[in-house]
Amino acid sequence: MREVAKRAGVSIKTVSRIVNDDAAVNAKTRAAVQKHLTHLNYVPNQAARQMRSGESSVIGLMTDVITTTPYSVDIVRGAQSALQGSHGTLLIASSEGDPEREQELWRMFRAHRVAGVIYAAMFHRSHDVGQPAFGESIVLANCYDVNDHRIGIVPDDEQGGYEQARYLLSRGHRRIGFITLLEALDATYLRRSGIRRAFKDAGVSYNSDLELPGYVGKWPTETSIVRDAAFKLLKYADRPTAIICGNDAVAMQVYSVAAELGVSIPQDLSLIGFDDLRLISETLYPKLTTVALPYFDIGKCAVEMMKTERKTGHQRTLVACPLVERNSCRALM
Amino acid sequence: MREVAKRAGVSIKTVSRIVNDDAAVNAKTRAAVQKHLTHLNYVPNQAARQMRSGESSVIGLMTDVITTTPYSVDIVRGAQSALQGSHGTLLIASSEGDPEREQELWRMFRAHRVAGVIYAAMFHRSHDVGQPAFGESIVLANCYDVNDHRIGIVPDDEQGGYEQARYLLSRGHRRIGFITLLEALDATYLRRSGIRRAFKDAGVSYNSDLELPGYVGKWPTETSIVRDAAFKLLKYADRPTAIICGNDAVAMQVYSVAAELGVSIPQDLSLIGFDDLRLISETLYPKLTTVALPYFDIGKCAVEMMKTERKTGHQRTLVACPLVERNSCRALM
DNA sequence: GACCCTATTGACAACGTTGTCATTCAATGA
DNA sequence: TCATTGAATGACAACGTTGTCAATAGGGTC
Repeated sequence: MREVAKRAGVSIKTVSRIVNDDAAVNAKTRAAVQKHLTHLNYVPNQAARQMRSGESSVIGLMTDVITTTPYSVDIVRGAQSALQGSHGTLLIASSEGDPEREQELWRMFRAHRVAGVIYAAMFHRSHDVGQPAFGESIVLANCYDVNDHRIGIVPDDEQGGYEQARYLLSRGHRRIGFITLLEALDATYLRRSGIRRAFKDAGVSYNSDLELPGYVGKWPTETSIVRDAAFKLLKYADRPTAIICGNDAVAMQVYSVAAELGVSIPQDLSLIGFDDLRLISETLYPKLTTVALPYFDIGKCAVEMMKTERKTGHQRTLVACPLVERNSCRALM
Repeated sequence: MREVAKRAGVSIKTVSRIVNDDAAVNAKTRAAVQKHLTHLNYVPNQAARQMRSGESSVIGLMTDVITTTPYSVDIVRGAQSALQGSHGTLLIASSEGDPEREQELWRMFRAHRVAGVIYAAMFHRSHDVGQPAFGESIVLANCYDVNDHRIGIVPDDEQGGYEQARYLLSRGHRRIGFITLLEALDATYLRRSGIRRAFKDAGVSYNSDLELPGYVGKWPTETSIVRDAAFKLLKYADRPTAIICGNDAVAMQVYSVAAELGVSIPQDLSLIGFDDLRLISETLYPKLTTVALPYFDIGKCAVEMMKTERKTGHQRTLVACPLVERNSCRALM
């Protein structure tokens, strides 16, 4: 900047004004300085700016073990997209589930004086942020504060479950199986509630004999018994015409069992998943109709909440889980 | 810091010395100041530090459309793990494949005076970084410079292909099918080379009639013909005893075809994949033996190369693709 | 001609940190 | 006793930017 000022024969401040589209600057001066700016390829120093203004354009993003559910990175993409244009950026780091490291990261974020922090979880759960001596705003993504003392953006699993059941019911299915996820997960509980509500709304009685657990044990060492459940359901004399799968991975396993038993999808059996992991839902044949986890929107929403926040009450914000229609469900007519 | 100095009754500089474990400071003074440091929860301002020293502890990470192959986020994790301890962090942003936005990001990285930039691609390919007027070091991850004028860290697909074939050959398979990926991809070419080399090394002649394309068209609008290929291979009178799959998604589709035809894995047919997308490889039944793409190591290596670089020649660094043995291959005895 | 107004520009300080150099003080050796 | 050393500490500048306020000049009004 100094260099530019020197070459253009103006003061450093005038250059600053031009860089910031500030106040009134003579058009001729502006043009002259501009030329040198582009010629020297000047880029303002964020560190200096921030020091001067005390404000930062950087938002911290802390994740836990994000790798487990691969598509949760979409939270990051969503956050980025919300930052577009506002020239903001993301400083990201992963705690890998280690509380000590998490403390370290809070310090790190403070050291960078980030404008706020988003804590993103890999699956819908509660989280205790604690009191990280951090003045800026904290928004939880894909998780919520144990005491709801902070803003949490979470998928509306209840509505998603409702969607699953409603879709099948509306297409004439009445005998509907359900293979659940691990009992301890929030998603399991919420989705089930949604499903039951859909049955009630449709005036169809819910047959809980057709609801089987897909996983047993304790997270994260649970074992899958999806195949057993699938075999059981598909071997009933009065076989269900459709199965609601706890998620896409469950659906994938049911596909395979169905193929082994010569049950064809969707002719003999309709399946609906949850999560919309494209890797699965678009690779299976036929492609899987499923309910999507709105990771992208969660990330986007988290950033937006951070911008607007201002302590507008500390509740959870639910993001809808849209149905993605593909080819695994048949209408019974 | 000023506040701490005031409270401890020392100069600002002394506090600085203590924070940086600098030179000689009287033990008593140190203890006294320390107390105030922790009490006020002091964290040094990175922006100021950086401005003073001109050095930054932040590395930029630019990705293209990272969402498509979900596990490529492991590059980010790897990069982070290499940064551990050195209190470095990642400033990340995604170009979403838009060259204009990419330019913008280079500016942004310059504005933050990052110590270097890692450009990470979602799949193994060449990339033209151009001349982004960026003084610091640039390392390509999962891609390489068109002219090899920059350091590129890429998976050793050739060796991975070799591994796939070697494994099956060593277990007695001789009649081995191969369903390839889209012809235009580097991975396709390299893996095929590796496979052929393995056959040669084993003294087995390579039967190219058993090699079928799994995809046709032009990326990224290709269409999958994996099922056709699988049906064809499995209906041969002299059916192959094993199939090498271009990647795990291909394997997944072959599983389903096999189930439909009553061909059981691994009794009647051995399958080996590529990529090790856990979502697939660990969910399929039986679990898929495959060759892993070392995303994590690529990210880690990229950061390490950046630290050591010093223009040690601009070639590609290959990272090995390890075999992950599970249950989809049978030994013929 | 004295006055004011506006448009344009520049001087200076400050943000929080650390490198450089100077200062103080006590202990050591001659 | 006095010069010399070394340990401990502080004053000050500088990094690149921008907010504040002052300065300059040209143009118009009375």
